[in-house]
Amino acid sequence: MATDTHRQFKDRLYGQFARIGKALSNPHRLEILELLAQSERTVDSLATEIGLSLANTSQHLQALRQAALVDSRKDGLFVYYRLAGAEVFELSRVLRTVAEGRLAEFERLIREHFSDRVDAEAVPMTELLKRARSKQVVILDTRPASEYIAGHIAGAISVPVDDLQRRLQQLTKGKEYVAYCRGPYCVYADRAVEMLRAHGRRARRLTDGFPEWRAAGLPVTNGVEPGALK
Amino acid sequence: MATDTHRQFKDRLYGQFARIGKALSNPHRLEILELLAQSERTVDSLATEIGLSLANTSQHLQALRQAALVDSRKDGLFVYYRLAGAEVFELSRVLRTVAEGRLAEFERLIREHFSDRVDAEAVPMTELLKRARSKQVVILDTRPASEYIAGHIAGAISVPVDDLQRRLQQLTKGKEYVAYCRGPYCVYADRAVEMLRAHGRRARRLTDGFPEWRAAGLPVTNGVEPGALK
DNA sequence: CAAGTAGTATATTGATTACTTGACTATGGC
DNA sequence: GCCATAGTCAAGTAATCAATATACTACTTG
Repeated sequence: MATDTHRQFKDRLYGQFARIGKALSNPHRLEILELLAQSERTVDSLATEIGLSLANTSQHLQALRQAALVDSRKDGLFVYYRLAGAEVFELSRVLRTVAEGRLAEFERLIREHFSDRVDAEAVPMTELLKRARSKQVVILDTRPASEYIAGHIAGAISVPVDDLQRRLQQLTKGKEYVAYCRGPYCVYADRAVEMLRAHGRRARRLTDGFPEWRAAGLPVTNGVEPGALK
Repeated sequence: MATDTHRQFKDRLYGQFARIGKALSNPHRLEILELLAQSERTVDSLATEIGLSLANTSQHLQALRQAALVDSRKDGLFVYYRLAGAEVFELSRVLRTVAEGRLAEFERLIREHFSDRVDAEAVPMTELLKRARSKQVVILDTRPASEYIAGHIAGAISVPVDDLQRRLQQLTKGKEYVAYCRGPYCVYADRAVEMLRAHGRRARRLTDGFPEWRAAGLPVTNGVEPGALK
């Protein structure tokens, strides 16, 4: 009967959609996707950063690959995984937006953890873009250097948050600093702002992170900036 | 140690995101979301349409509510569920887009099932919008009447695909017909176009469905159109 | 080619999920 | 107040999932 065929088709159709949903149903896999939105990474470096075993990380990556959300390339001993496309970041961003807007518990968690973050002071992307040409504004990329090299906001200099302390004297007091990192819930930029202010610098964080900036089609660069500090 | 606190925060953060992902990880729940994108519905009507038991459907709806993707209201004996917001449709649409773009198997399934659908002939929303003012173009809503009443493309008339046969003579040959339904993978519009053409009418389907039209901010109406056919 | 490292495959464990069944609650009609 | 209907709840079962441990492959380096 025709309705049977139709049901069968629908089951297969939604079964395909659910493959994507299943890939998004695990916290660790979502964290992996956020890390891969910064730059491609090896299995081992993902495992270390997230705090999972190598085997477990590899399995999660297989799951993501079966949902076609990530691709990989092999280079010598290492297997580098990357997001399969810009839509994949878009997907995880929309998921995040829904969580932000709808989950009361999420709201509470954020308020609790970022009680000291003055959100009103965060710089939106549009504002930074306008003021980026000013020589007074210095954009700081507080992520690990490898992520900076893989891609960063045009004109930003790399100051991984762990190096900030010993590089403070290079960041003179006359300037105004805007720090960014991996995304709105990444704490690197918050820590950097805190440290800079403690040493008398004017500093604010960018509301969003690098992936959001790139997704908005704003200017990005990769490699090392010509005039970068060392 | 500080890193422990940080790990704990991240686990809770991604745990929250994963609540949304988990809700999207089941084919039946995705089908429910698509139906609710058309109009609010009772548990029973969802169960019947999808072919699940009442209890099972109720449980899926609980799962969706815990992820804050749906809301409900009680009216007499009936409990009506609806999408919790426009972002929820946006989410399921992006998920669909990713599946379309990335899953080879999905591609195959669609080609197999819609082998006869001439995609080149489907009308994009922009084109329909432009031509909608012409008295020559008649827009047909082929979904069940209740969904039409809950909201439809401005100016469309309700012709549920099951009623089309007996209402054919009301649809004169001189006009040009554009049929739409629930979305790009809904077959109602295809069936309507097929039937109309078999009876000598000029007919094409809209590429997308009503939820996409509404999400694009294009003109919609609810209730019954003033000049509608009966 | 031996040794070491990065990553994958497989088996096993306990936890979670989907679904069924039957009991239960809430509402409205008679 | 009694019955029927819509929906939820709770318990049980089979299937799936996440994680571990262990064995294995692939590649590099000496």
